[in-house]
Amino acid sequence: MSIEFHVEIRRNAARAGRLLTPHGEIETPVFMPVGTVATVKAVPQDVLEELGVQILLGNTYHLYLRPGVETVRQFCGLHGFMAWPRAILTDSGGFQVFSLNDLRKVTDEGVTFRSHLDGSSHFFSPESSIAAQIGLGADIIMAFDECTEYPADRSRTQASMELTVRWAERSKKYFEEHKHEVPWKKASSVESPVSGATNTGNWKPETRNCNANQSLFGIVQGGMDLALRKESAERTIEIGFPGYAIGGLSVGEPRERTREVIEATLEHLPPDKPRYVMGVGTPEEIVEYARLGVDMMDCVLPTRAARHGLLFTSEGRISIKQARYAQDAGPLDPNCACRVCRRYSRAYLRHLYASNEVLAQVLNTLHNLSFYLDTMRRVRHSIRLGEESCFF
RNA sequence: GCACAGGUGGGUGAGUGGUUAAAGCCAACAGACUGUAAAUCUGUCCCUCCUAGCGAGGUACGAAGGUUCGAAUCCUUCCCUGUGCA
Repeated sequence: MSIEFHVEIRRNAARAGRLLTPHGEIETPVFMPVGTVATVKAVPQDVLEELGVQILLGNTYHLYLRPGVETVRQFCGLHGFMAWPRAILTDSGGFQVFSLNDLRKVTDEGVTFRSHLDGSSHFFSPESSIAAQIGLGADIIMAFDECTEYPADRSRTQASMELTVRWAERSKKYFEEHKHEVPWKKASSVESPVSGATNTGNWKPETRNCNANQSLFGIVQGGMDLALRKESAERTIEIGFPGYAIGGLSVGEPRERTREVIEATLEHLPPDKPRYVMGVGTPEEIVEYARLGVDMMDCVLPTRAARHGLLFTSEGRISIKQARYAQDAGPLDPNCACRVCRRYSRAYLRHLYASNEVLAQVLNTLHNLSFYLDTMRRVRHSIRLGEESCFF
């Protein structure tokens, strides 16, 4: 068994449930912070735990380039390498097919990338992506897909969707043949994963269930075309995965389209499997998508925006760099109980930002992540208690 | 007092006779950011006016004069700053 997913409460289209992974239990709907290169930028892992992060993301493409899959494997995978005991999900590198537009070439076989680090050439295929993801050892790994650009005409969207379906089949096939190679299992039979070093300092990863496997999720594409989304969902389900993602969104389309596509696509996904919308969204959007029945979401927005001085609060958005906050003694968000809002003034946060201090990034990110996690906590609470609230 | 070297827009600092209201950088101000090529990127940044435009005026490269069709750029005098010598 890899993961277990139980929908416990339904409220209209929304669901609250539990996702059991080899590295702990996740309450859904869940927001997953993005830690592309094995770090949620500016936040140490122990603080992430205190904030209540249940699962975070890593990126196969970035970690493959640096430090390299072999290095991570020697640490029993990402959990050991980055000293993170809870669940991890790795993206396949499919998104880089989209975002590294000028540095790649796509064929049916796979994608040739030019490294953004040093310009060197690398080839990614469904097989190599899954091989890398097995080496990285995340609890949930993603099929190698092509994130269709926006706008794209119907024939282009269809071709792209079909490529993703073919890649999904290959991803699954490779995964089934190699999933036993996940580094946790080797670790249980070997005394020390790295000669002369027992993992990472004093920290030891705990694999809750050493017999468990990773889980491979499929990804639905199809651009903004609802019929293609339906077809993509059906064909992906036919291949069979323990969870399904909706990809190819937030690529420049109007927000209303994003919502439409999510709502329409969810209808075609199995009700008893986790549904993951990749790469969304704003605080308002993640609430809305949870209401539609999405179980998992991830987004760089809270962390990136924080580093750029944009903070999400219960009263809207604050650009902490603005001169108007220079003398503001109040907390960032009077309704937020996070450690930043409890302790520091807006004037201080603005000063840190203006001074280009690293603490600005730390505190801003802490707040935004707290805000997102709190928002999701309240969403779960609303679903479970059936309370009338601002969310439901 | 003498000899050099200099004085440019909020700061630095290019430009040394003609697309120069004056590069670049910094500061300031505003905006963007959604499976992270992102501590990034974009815009504004002398004043006034409007039909808001590679728009119209005005003012501006220490000061005042001068040369020239045309000067931040050349000449004269003065003021100021730095260094050296007395």
